[in-house]
Amino acid sequence: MENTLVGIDFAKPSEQVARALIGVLVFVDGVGGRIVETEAYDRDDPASHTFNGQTERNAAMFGEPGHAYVYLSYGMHWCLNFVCRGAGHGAGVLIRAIEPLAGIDRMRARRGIDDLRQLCSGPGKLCQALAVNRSYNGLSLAAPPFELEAAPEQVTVVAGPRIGISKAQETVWRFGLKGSRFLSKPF
DNA sequence: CTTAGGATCGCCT
DNA sequence: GGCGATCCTAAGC
Repeated sequence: MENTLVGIDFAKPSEQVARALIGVLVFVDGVGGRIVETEAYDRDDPASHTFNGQTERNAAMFGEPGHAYVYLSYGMHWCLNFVCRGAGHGAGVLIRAIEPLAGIDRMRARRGIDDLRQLCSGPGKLCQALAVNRSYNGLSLAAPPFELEAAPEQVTVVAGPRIGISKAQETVWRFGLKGSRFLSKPF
């Protein structure tokens, strides 16, 4: 049970963890909210950074489950993943959208906009709002600056195809909080 | 509401 | 040298 955090066993397959993370609260230095959208990535998954084996960039995904994998997307946006499996496996969950709950003033300042629905409705947006960057890569989710709290209430999860990928588009590994107004795109 | 293009650069072939 | 697990703006229907 040492891989368990907020009741989720991060050693399980990424699609199970991705589904279980919907509704969980995540904070970075006290700024954050409720996870409303995730995507699973795994080894043997053509869309995953780990598909072609371990490199310097993706090393965190081959490390301890329950840690962060942060990478730079399109040369300008940071993206946050939670590592799954472990023991050299190479799996993770991309955090795609958060419902802002804490530190909203700081989110607005960092994003340069006011619209609550635009603050964290995308993987690059939420990293800008929570000030996540390369220096968070490999950090444990069980210790500051990260803080996770179990979902305060029961949630209904919906699933669909992943977004923004060119390979394995048929795989239904995108999960979301049903009816949420804070998704990057509707399901 | 849907689509198209540009910004911008680290990573891998 | 080509290509993204993205975002924003503008234009079309």
